[in-house]
Amino acid sequence: MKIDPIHILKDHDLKHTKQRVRVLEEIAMDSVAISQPELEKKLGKEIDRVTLYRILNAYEEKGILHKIMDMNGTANYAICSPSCSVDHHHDEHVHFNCTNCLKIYCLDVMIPKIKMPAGFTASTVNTTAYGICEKCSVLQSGN
Amino acid sequence: MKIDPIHILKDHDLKHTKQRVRVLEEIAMDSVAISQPELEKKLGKEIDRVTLYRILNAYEEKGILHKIMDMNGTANYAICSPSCSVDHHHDEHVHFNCTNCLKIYCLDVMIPKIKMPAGFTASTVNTTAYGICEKCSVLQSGN
DNA sequence: AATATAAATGCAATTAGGTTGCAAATGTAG
DNA sequence: CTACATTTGCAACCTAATTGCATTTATATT
Repeated sequence: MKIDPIHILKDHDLKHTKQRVRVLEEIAMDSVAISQPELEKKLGKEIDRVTLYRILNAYEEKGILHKIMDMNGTANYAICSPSCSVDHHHDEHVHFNCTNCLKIYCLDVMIPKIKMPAGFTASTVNTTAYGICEKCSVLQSGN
Repeated sequence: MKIDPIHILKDHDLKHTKQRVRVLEEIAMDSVAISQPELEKKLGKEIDRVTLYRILNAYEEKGILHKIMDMNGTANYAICSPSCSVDHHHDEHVHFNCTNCLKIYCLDVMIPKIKMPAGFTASTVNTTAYGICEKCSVLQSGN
């Protein structure tokens, strides 16, 4: 998946600034989701903390990123699929949160349909599996 | 479901203190999960903030409560089913997080089995549906 | 290219959630 | 009823996140 920050910004009516481009580049670099603290560590010299928060919020609202909370309540961000929009996030895939390295993966597994009890109307469903990821599993088995 | 705090504490090798009993009582009062901030508001005069955190952590570890993170990364707590233990939490039901009143419900709906990609081993799976709950739905329709 | 203007940024200060260390208070086994 | 381990409360601290405001920057228009 090729990422073109400038195009993405234009498509979502966001001004093209170097901070915004940097954030998108950084998040697009890795296939796994990246946490706010990690982003801050990487971009802290170039971008102010507050600006980073504001950019991430803007991206989430516009449907550019989706936000995944890990078990500690830390925000993690990943690039949305192209079909996401302001109105609806289509990140209806399962997330995998490694309890060892803490990385969050977007799996290519759809969330099964869930039937809601009478009276409850779900607009989004979120599924996160916790366990040991591919990489950590290899490392632990002493390979 | 009848809750007997004193019994629960004994069963889990926790000393019987009035703070611990109060926390259990408060959480058992409502059928929906209660957030840390709410608990603090209700019990803040009787119990120190730090003590509350420690009690909640102890309860989670012992399998008395399970912790559910909402979309803002706030911790919410609900009483576990009797089969929960230190080793394994059996809260494998779907949670419903109302985006209006922010309450979290434990639904009587099991989480479907999810097949993991090769290399990924899941020990727990968490599913949360976001939308409008029973009560808020009634209120909004002007009943 | 110059400029007006609306939006984005950086900074300082603040709020809130959560943790740590330690002395005093409390529960419980003998 | 005593001794001891545990729990509690307090003060201090850390990190995540937010707000208000002055300054800077992007861009549409001339």
